[in-house]
Amino acid sequence: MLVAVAWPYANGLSHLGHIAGAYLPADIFARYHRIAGNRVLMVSGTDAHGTPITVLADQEGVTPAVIVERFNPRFHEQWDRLGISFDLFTTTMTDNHREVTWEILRGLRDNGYLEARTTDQFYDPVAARFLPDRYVEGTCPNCGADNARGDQCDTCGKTLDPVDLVDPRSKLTGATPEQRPTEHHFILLSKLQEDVRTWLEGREGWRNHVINWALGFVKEGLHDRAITRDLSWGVPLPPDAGLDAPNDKRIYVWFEAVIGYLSASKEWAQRQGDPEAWRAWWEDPSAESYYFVGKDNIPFHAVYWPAQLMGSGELNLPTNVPANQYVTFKGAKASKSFGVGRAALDYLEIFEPDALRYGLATNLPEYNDVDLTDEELVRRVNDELVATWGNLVNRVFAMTSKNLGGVVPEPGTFEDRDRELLATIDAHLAEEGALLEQVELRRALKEAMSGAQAVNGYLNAMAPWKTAKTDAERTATTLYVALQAIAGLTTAFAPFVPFASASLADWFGFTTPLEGGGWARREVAPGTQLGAAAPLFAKVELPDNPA
RNA sequence: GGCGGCGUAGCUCAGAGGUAGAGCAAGCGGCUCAUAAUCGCUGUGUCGGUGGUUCGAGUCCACCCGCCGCUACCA
Repeated sequence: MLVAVAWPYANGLSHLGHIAGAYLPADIFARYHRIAGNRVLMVSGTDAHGTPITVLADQEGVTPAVIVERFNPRFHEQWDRLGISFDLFTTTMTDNHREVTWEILRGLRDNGYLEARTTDQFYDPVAARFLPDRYVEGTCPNCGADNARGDQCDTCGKTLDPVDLVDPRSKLTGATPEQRPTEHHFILLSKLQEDVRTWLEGREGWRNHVINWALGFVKEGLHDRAITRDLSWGVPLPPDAGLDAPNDKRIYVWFEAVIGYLSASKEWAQRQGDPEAWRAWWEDPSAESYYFVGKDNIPFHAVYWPAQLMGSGELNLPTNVPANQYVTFKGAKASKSFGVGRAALDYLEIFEPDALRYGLATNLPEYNDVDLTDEELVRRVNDELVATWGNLVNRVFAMTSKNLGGVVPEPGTFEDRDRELLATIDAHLAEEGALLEQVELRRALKEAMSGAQAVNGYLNAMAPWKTAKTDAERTATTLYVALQAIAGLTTAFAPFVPFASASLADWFGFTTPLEGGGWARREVAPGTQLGAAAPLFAKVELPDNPA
């Protein structure tokens, strides 16, 4: 089970939208499969070569590598604190990534899917370099605005080709750019188009917006696309590239970044001391791969990356690309809200990690854009997570402590209601597991919460605080059953709120980890001394007057 | 402009041809073990609009309105 997660640019940490859109769903999915006993490899890293990094580096007067090296440790801290459990989070700046990129490139070339072509590109004679489209400005041929960029006019929104600009000028120096011929490798997507289309048409279980968009895109016809460009920052060309002036060119970031999933898998294998271990995820036909990305990334993961894989060799194609829509924040518009431009880590000053994860998980943008407010996050945490699940654990542990000295009792004879509750928990677990496999994470979480409600209902019906005065065996049986139910829900909640489930597993005295333990209710043996329980989650209070 | 997604209860969302659903919020009641927690009951809707197909349409078709995204050298 390969869990591939979109590569963030190395120029800043993640906002809640990124977390909810990709990292949290990927982590929930990965944690589920680890518990279920599947071999999971969850990888990502920072994208070192995107334009935003060079922009930031230029602003600070440092090299792009400095930016990447600054942010990568901070990403690691961010994942640790949020409980995002990567097996490897690397960067695209490694020697390994360069080698793997070259392998893919050579595979495409050897199979006849690569071609060198010469095109005219704008060149800044003062800066002595070729200009990316967005470094060219000029008058829009469509609406006449004089500040159009080479790739798009912000005034009228039209997509442009820089050569169509009237009075073009270089954004770097203001010089009038001239067109010069330059030679680049193109990937012949036109030759791969029918294979990609056939493959896409055979996909099952993909989200509507993903498969429809990808198929529509391919049916319009794929254009051959340059995979190199005239830049000094990026993955260099292989020595056998066969282009003129190879030292002035780099591999295009769109082509190289997605290869990171493969290079990260290989890097992970090397670090494990078993350099061939990556093959289990990329060559075994029974291995599955899921790519967690935002909807803006659909073309690169559902169309181009499969084309690159098909054209270069025999590696596994994506099993699914469960792309999410976007999360937006009403708070971002209302300046008083806590949500204004805050990074995910800022939220951890107010929310414990599990609480933030829960609030986001109940609002994942799986099918629609979701507009969140801080109040909605707080409501989810306080009214659902704390009130229903956290309080359930606390009330049962407290009763067990008070009446039974904190020891799991020997149950008496089961009644129907006892059997029914445990059957209900098992059913919710099974349904949740099925939903998790389909990447229906919101609905899966609802199953877990329904389980907690069922236990609360059971307790109200059995009223162990009353029977404690009259019937010790009945009380023991009720608490025994409730504890077994909670043990089952510990697993059910584990992918979503891993910190709390780890605490619970500890309180129950589980001797083996939840991971690999199987997606099932675990029995807690009578006589077990329970750990001292404290409330699992604290209620959240928004600051009255956030800065 | 073209393409795709979405528009269902106050809020967040399920439902995809056969008497409109869940959670939260609201109202009423029960309980008092528990983090003023919990459990039960109740109400709630021109299912974005218009027209059509059908015995029957949130559900299929056409057109329209609104929001979001993509439109190919940022990934």
